[in-house]
Amino acid sequence: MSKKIKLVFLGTPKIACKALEDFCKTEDIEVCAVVTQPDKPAGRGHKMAEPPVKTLAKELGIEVFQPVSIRKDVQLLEKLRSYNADFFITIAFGQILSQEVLYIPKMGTINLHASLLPEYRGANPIARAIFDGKKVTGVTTMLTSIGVDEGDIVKVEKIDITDEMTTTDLAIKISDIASDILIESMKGLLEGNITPVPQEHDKATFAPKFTKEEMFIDFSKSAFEIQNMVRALYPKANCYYGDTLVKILETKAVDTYALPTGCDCTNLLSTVENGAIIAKDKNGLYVKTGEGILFIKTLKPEGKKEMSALAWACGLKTLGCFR
RNA sequence: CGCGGGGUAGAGCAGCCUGGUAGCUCGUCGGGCUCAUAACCCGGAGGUCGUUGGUUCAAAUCCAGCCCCCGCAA
Repeated sequence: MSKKIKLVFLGTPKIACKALEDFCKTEDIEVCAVVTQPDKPAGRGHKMAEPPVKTLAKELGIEVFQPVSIRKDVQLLEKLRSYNADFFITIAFGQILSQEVLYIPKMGTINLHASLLPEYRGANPIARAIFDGKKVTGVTTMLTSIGVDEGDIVKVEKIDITDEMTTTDLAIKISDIASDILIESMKGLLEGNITPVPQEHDKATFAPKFTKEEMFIDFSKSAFEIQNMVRALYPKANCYYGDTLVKILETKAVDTYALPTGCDCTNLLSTVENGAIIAKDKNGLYVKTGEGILFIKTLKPEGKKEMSALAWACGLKTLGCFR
C-alpha cells in the first residue's frame, strides 16, 4: 500500500476513542475529519459537556463537526464530499445516516458493531450478551446500509467472555481491538480480498437498552442469573435493603460448601426467604437466592461510596434481607 | 437556577425531629480461655461530630453561607 487511506471518523462516546487514537498513530491512514454529536448539558447541575470523541479530536488536532442532524446539514455534507475520502467509519455515532451520506465515500461506510451479527442488533449488544450468560461474543464490521445493523458483513472477530467480566471490561476489550479489525476490513476491501457477505436476516436478535425494571435484582432467580445480571448492568444493578437503595457491584454464585464453617445451611436455607443474608465472613456476605447462594463482595448504598459488603454489614444491627 | 442522598474514632453506622456526659458493630492494642482458632471472655487506645459564622447559659443536634462525595435524570 503506497497510498494513504483517507477516512472520516464518526463516533461519540468513550468506547470510540481508542480506535480514533489508533488510526491517527497508523502510518498509512489519514483521518480527514471527525463528526460527533453536539455538546449537551449533562451531569449534576446540567453543565455543558462535550462528547469524549470531540475532546480527543481536539487534542489530536483534527477538525471536528457537531451537526444536530448530519442528514440535514447541507453545508457539512458539501464539506465531507470535499475530502474525497475512501471510507467513513462509524462507531457508536448516535445518528442514523441517510443514503446520501453513505454514498459520499468512494469505498463506502463501515460500521463497527459489538456483537456477532446478526445476533444482538441494536443499542446494547455488549451488556445483553453478558446478561444472557453468553460465553462468546465479538465484533463485526459491516458495510452500512439503510437498515440499522443490517449491512453486509465484512469481518468478524470472536471474543471470549469470562465469568468475571463486566460490561465495562468487555467494552474496553472491544475498543482495544476495534481499530485492528477496521483497518483489516478497509485494506481487505481496497485490495479486493474480502467480499462482504449478506447477513442471515431471519436469525437476527435484538439488544435493547435495559428498562428500569430490568435493573432491579429479582432474588427468586438463580444465583447464576443474578451474577450475570450484576456483571451486565455494572455498576447499576439495584435492589433494596429496607428503604435504602443499594447497588450490587461484585458478586459470585457459590456452592453451599463455600459458606463459613458453623453455618447450618440446610436448616437456614429452608426457613429464610430469597434475598436473606444467611452468613458473613471476612470476604463478604452470603445471600439466599431462588437457586443457589450469591456471594456479595462489594456494593454501594444510596448516597455513599463503593464499599466492601463486609464494611457495610458492620453498620447493620442484624443481618436482614434484600428485596 | 433540573431532582435527590451523604460528610460523627482506621472502616461501616446510630444519635439530630424534641439542644444538656460521644454510642453501636468491625478492626486495632493488651490480657484471659483453649490442643488450637478467623470462635469466646475481660480490659485499653483512638473523635476540634466537613468548614465558617449566627441563636443560646449550653450546639453533632436549631438557623445561614461555603467546601467535598454520591445517585437519578439528560
